[in-house]
Amino acid sequence: MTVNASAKSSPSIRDVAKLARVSHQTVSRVLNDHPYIRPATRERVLAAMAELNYRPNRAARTLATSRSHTIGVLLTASASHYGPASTIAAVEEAARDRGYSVVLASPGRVEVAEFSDALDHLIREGVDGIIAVAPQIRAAAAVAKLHNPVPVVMIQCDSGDPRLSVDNRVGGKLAAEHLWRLGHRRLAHVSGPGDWSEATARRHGFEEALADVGSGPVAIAEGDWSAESGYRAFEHLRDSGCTAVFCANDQMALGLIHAAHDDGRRVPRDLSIIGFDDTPEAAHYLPPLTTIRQDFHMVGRRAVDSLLSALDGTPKHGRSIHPKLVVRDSTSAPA
Amino acid sequence: MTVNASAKSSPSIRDVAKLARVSHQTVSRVLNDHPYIRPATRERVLAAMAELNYRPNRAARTLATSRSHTIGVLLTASASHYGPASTIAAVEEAARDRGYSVVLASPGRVEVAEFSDALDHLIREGVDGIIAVAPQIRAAAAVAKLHNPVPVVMIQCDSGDPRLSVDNRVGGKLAAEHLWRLGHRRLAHVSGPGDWSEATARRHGFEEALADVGSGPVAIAEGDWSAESGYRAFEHLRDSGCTAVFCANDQMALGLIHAAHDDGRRVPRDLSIIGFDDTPEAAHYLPPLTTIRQDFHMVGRRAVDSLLSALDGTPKHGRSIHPKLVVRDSTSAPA
DNA sequence: GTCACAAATGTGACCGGTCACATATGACTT
DNA sequence: AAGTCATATGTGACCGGTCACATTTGTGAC
Repeated sequence: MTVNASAKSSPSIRDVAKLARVSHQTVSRVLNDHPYIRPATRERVLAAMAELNYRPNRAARTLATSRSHTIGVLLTASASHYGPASTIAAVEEAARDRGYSVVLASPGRVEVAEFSDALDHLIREGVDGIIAVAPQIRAAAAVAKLHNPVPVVMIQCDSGDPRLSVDNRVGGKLAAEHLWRLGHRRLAHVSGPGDWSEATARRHGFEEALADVGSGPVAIAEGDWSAESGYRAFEHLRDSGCTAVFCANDQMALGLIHAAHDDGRRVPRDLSIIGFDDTPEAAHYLPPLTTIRQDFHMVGRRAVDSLLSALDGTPKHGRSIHPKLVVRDSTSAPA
Repeated sequence: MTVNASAKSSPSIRDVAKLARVSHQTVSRVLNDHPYIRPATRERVLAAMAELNYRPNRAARTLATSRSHTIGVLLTASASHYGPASTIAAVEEAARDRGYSVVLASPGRVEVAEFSDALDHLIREGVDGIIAVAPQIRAAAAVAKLHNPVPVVMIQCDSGDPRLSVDNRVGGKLAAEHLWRLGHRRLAHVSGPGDWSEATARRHGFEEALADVGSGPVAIAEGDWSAESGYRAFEHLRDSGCTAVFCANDQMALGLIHAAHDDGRRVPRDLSIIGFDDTPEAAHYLPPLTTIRQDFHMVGRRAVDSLLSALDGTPKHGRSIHPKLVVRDSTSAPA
């Protein structure tokens, strides 16, 4: 008397084969949509699968094919920032559509060591490819240096591939042009951290646009993306005589508005402020924030496309993603 | 003439064994810190591993042990909300510390079908356990109904386990008590969506605290967590004669402040407003927001603890997580 | 009738670990 | 010297898929 196999762990391809009275290989073929299966046979196999509640074992397939159908996402400490969070949601969705799973790794701090640990973790995990949300220049460099056994796509780091990142330079330009057109001539900037490529791209775009009209920023303060740092940045701008400020993200703009307010200046009457990102809250700041909108969701989808096509060897093309100016009440003509 | 194995794919445990002149099993023992390995032997094996740049193959181990050392995280559409985003970062960190990987699945919409798809995806993936960030009551019910072959821990859904969720009821109480103590007697509430358990818990805590002093809310409006919905909620409160409002999260509080301002009311002079969460931006709203702080990070760590101990069969205990009142400028005594 | 060839299915090895079990070595009794 | 036991290592099967190859069946051409 043998113990019923189904009483033990989950059924295997052989159990299904036995029930459908075919060979295990035929079951495998049904599983993989191979041609040359008689419809009647396929039916029998499918029925057997259903009856046994069969679920293919990913590990076994991975072992045999050495393709895990898994992509790793490397996420820096900024996980709770609005941008990255919405990007990875898009990544997961796009990946699952294509039959891929997403495994996560988030290095605690922005240290090269932590970074390579996290990468290593993903590679050990057997991912087929990696999407690195590596907005810090150092981080991107670290990733690029480690020569990885799998393809790596870097996003939010102005990686050179214009499809994979909102064009931050253009965004900076839009901000400068908007303020200039309103009549402002003394413009300041609160930038993101110097080692974030998005921050430098936004800044450069801003400076270039000013240079084009023969001007330049009267002051630049560096923040760390947080509202708190935007608040503190005001110190550095107070005596610059600026009438308008471009903040590299919405949170810092919020902090700056707060500081300006504490200093007795009204926005936009005494000081125009423009942000970047267009977070869902920006429309409800006081005053509602003029900002540059970017499409994080698109970035995530594009990243998956790009990675999977690198895996399949079928290169894909697409246009770069342009940010958009959204005018609200925090900017106006100077008094 | 045989092709050098190293030229092909990555080295296996047998390659290491050959180089170290031991059996493959000995290598396996070194890998798993088994006792009864002579130090000299261990050295030789480790050296061989280093030389070959050996990396254990997770799929093979998973296949042999039927433990994937992977936990799935089920994340609802709310991924870009501040809370969930910081929670999963904590989950990943805690999991990696324990040698587990995290795979993600985020159902696009809050539909039972999408939910069970996502769960199924994770189970197929071979996860050892699942952490479901399932704040919607419907979602939680859906997860609970599907009888899963692996343990599932639900967080942010007041699952009954007080260790795994900030005590939202207490948070609601704190808000009510703060406003009452300031002298407010006509209190309103902007709640989260009715089918989120956190929303109802906050609301109930608020109502209970008022009932304790023989009162009750003069108006309740339901929002969807967004600042936009907070703005719209003002409509429903305008004529209630309320002097203070408890908003179920900071974003809605922001929207409400905006609406109040548009209606010519000053905060807190004409209307006190208190939020919930203490997002990093809340301190920089105008006025800076009084709110209830909760520790998302802790929730994430606890969830992993709880899941892994369920897997190991070693139950863990811990105190429930209490939220904290943070007083800023958006609340004051009524005029 | 048989040969050729496509369609449909079966056979056993293999991926890279772990498991259960067998075996070899040394130290310590008796 | 033989027996016992802990220590240290080796052997081959196995997990559940896929792969390369072999085999059987059906169909039309000659």
